Amino acid sequence: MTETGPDEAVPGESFGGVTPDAARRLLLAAVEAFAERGFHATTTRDIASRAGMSPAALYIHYRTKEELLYHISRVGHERTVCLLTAAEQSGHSVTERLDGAVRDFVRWHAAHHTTARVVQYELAALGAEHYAEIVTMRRRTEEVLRGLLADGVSAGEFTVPDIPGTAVAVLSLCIDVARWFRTDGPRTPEEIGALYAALVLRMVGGEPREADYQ
Amino acid sequence: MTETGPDEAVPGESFGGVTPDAARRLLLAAVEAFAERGFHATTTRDIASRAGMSPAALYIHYRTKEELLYHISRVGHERTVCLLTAAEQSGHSVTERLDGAVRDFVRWHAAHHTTARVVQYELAALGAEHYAEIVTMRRRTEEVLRGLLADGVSAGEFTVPDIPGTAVAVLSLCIDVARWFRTDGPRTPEEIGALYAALVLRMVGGEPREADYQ
DNA sequence: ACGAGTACTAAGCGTGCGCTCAGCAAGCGA
DNA sequence: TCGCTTGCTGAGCGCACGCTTAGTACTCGT
Repeated sequence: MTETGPDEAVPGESFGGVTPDAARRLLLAAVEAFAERGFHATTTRDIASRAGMSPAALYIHYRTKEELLYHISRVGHERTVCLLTAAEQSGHSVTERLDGAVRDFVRWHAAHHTTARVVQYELAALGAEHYAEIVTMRRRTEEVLRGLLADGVSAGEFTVPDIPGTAVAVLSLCIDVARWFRTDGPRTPEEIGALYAALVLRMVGGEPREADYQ
Repeated sequence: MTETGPDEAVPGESFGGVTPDAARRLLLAAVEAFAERGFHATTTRDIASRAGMSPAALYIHYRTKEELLYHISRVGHERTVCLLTAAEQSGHSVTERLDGAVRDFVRWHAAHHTTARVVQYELAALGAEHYAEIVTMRRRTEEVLRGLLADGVSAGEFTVPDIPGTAVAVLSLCIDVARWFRTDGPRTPEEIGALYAALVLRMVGGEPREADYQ
């Protein structure tokens, strides 16, 4: 489990299972290029040359440039939904569950900020059908968070007058980490995860564990 | 002052001073198109036809497509810096100043979400020189917010262990409103401004005015 | 040894892009 | 009345894009 290193040392962690090797290399090259320039400003020639191949090689493994984006988006969304549901189903108090959810979610967005940037900010370039599928997964993400907030209110641990609005705000906060995070910045993904978990617990009127929030 | 209406009723409010008329129409058309599809997916033909003109007309008023984006970005950033500094210099308590700053900033990003989306999320498409200029204005925004947090801590009204980190988080929260806000959604820009102001006051360990936080 | 299948490349097709240019109609001072 | 300026259009240049096609080297079962 090297996924929490200070750098994006294992950028393909989520794509490790993709075969054949050339298909994975193309996927990683696309992530890099899309994150750097955006989908529409990236050329298929750029992706192929980053993967050390000719432009035509791309079309052996993927039918279109959009399909590459779709694969990246799907794997990324599966990963984030997975992170959140895991935190939701861990057996501690609601405060600890929300703390863990935000911490892991933010840490992933920082550690894999290149992938996360594509996953979170290039949605609009998807085709209509793929877009609809991804939006469904995003709704699931929001539902998990709303459920956590509602549980916290029921348990008397949180005070949240507007649960849907607060859920959107919390997701905004966490997702946006992918936009501004730089590997050479002053904070590690762990530190940002801890900071954001504390901030979110304050937002929901919980009791932050001040030990973590120096 | 109709800028706070429920819809983006005055989308060109910030561009009202632009002359001649055709230049303003092109600017508004570009805002619409960039917000909808993104800079790179927008064609100059699209912009021109939205403004009711031929493609060549664009180049009478602007030297390149990028210059259109630069104008939009500049005016938008000037407006947001202006909003923040106005709130910073109002004469009330730090709590009220931060409350007002977040409220106005968020309200603008919701009410003018089309412009704000371009201003906040299409930066990467700017040329190197224009980009550098805009980044300077964004640094100013961050400084104002950091100043407010520091003042609040000095005055004993806030508890903020990590001022730079919290400032980034607050800005993320507010800016991201432009990404998800829909005019036909359940909330008005005022309501979102009030909700976010309350959430931010909680984040900084202040005393939210619960009357506003319904 | 050899034919089939796989993974790839060199070359390039057709399209639509950003942008240009010659020309025209309207407004206007002299 | 005339020539100059302003604001615009129709046509289109040159280029780079997404993607295709024909062909090649290599692997492998038999």
